[in-house]
Amino acid sequence: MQVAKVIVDIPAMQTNRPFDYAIPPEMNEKLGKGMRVEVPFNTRVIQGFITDIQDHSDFEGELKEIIQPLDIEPALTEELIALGEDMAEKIFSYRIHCYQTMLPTMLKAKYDKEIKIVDEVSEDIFFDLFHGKDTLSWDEAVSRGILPKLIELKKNGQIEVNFILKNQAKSKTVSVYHSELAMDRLEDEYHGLKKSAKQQKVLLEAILSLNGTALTQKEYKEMFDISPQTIRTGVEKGWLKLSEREIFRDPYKDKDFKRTEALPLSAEQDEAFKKMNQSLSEEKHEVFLLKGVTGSGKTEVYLQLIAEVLQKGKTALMLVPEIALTPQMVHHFKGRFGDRVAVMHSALSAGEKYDEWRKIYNGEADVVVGARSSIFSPVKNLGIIIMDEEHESTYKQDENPKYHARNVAIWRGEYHHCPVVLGSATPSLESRARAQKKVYTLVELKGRFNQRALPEVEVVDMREEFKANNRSSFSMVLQEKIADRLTKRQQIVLMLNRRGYSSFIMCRDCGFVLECPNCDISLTLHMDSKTMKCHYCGHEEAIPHTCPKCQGHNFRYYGTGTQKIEEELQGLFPDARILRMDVDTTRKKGGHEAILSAFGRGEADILLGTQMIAKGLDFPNITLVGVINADTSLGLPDFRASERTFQLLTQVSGRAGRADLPGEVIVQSYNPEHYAILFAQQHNYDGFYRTEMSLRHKAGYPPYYFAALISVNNPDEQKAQRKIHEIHAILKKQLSSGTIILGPSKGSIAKMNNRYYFQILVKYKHEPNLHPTLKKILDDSQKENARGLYISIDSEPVNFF
DNA sequence: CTTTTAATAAAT
DNA sequence: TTTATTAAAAGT
Repeated sequence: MQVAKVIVDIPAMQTNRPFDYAIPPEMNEKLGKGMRVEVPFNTRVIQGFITDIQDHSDFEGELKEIIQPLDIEPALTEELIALGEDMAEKIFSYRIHCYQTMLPTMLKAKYDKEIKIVDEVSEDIFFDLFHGKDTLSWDEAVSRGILPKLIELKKNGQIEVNFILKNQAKSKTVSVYHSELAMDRLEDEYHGLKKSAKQQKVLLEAILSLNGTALTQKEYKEMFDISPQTIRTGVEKGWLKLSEREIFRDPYKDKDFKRTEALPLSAEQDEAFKKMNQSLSEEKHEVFLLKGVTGSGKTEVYLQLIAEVLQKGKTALMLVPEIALTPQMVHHFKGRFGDRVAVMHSALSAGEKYDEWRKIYNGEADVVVGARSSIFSPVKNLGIIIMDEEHESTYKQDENPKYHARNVAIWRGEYHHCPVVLGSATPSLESRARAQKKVYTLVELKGRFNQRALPEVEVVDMREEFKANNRSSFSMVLQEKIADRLTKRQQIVLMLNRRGYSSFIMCRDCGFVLECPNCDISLTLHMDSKTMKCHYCGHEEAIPHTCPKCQGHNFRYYGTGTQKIEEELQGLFPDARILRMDVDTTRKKGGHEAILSAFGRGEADILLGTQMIAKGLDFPNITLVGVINADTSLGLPDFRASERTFQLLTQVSGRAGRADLPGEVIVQSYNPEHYAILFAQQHNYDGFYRTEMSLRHKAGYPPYYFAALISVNNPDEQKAQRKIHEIHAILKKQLSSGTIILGPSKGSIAKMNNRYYFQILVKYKHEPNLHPTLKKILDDSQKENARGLYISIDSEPVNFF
């Protein structure tokens, strides 16, 4: 008898292991590892993943049978099954969560409720409520408002409510026509035609030449100029048969990608290429840190490495921070490799994602370009994994499962014996330190393409501006430079560092600040909708006219949101054409790309936006980049604040002067002597690295220590606090003295969505006890979940809120 | 002693 | 996640 090991779709500690199921004889030999199946579990029918198939079971009770497979082919490869198992263990997650995140939404389990009559009911009920059928969908019952009437029936046991599993995966098909008749038979038909039947003659000629190939109506029209009406005649006469052809929704079908050829590499690029190509041809797993200044031509090196991989008949995985932000990346890859490229990112619809996924699965695409989650693409025979901008925090998922794409990339690289390339102009300290210790191989590109110099960066002390009575958000220097570029018809990019920063309103009379009723944070003013919004829970309310505390009418508007800056800028330069790019203006599908390409076409003089403009912007006419407030990100309660600021400034500086015009950067700051700002000004990564490393060393932070963040939340502040102290006591007892336990402290947002947050940060070097201890804490928390007490563990946290 | 409610173990 | 079982508390 065959037995399947199944991970069931219930995310809980007790179910986080395979359960054995008997494979019914008719499915024998047909089910495989990685397939999704429908299984009975406890009292319900749920989805599960087969992780293994064996010929016996150690389970002592009687095995239940698998109801049916939900796939014809496995959804997960053996590699992904193994990856999910390792990953769940490392990041304190459930295996089922890991498997679910590996798949496109369309393959994730959805359940419907159905009401079924199981015992005699009166005729009235049968016809009025159930419309003469014995089942009724839950949604319909809810929308018709008849649930109250069903309560009694349920009590009497006349009806029951069942969960049914929905398989949402639907491929799109088109109608195609082909012939199943033999050649000579068609020839006979051809000769038997009346003279007047010219169109039919054309059709038969076409059918003969197609030799059984199926075409759509559109294709018949295009290739042979045969109208749909003629095809219908063909079907009626039995020459043609209708069938369905599966098609892929191609999100880029309307776009034309100009084919590009490999560019000649500079000596430095070539050296880097050869170094990495070496481990490619040796099929050796090795992690490279490719550190190249902005504009050093990292992308071309990537492209040529991938070309090499394809040459060998292997596949490539290319990760970018958030591809929706970098349409130019897509152009690069589609341009070089055409249809062999599958693109995965959050802006695709569920159907489009599913189709791209299937393209990869079927081996019809051998290059995958995508954001974080595409690290789980079902590519077989991987030849290389490249992660661009490896320092970006978007590679870490901050919901469960809290994985870091970099770690997954390295795992897969090991599995496939292939190189992993981490590319960045400003590598994360973790990666840079690993290169130092020779865990990764450092490859550097120091020169810019065409020997172009890095732009001149000027730091403006905003305290001086304030003293000189300049109350505007723009320093005098920046205003002058903007005016200068406007007259020269050159383009300007202005960046507002809005991290941890927002506009709020305060009563001038009593100092009252409007806060979110659910979260411990002030509400942000949004001029487009004329409302006050909370960024954390979405709460929205009208802008108050009178102060709720003192009834005063004098509000002062604080902070500098992009909208407010835009107004100010427009006031200073009434004739300038300004494009604003922030969360509000880019929410719609394709919003980023629309704004960026409009700017690229020269439809605006100034592009004003938040950090998102720092990436994927590469237009030749930009000669001035201004950073309005460089240091708002420095004040955050996060040990990576300096690193983030440095990376951001370096990255945005790289946007200036990419073509024949030299670029200039103005950085406005209230801390102009801060080392992160100074090193960014000098384009001095190594200097920054050394300074920051010594600070991290003194303070005992990563990369010198590992870190784990344990966080607790509950609607009752007392309960949350009590629990975190309990955990603190356990950790104190279990962990060695060399380990540093910080906290308990309030979360950096102490209250969010009416829940209070408390956290502990554990810093350690060698702590074999930590993993089991944390696991135990998580296990024990299971029963408290029901009472709304949630514990979350984040190994190597990236964001501290 | 029965009924109601809360806690908890088990699910193949 | 859902449910069956058990234990404890409340009611009669």
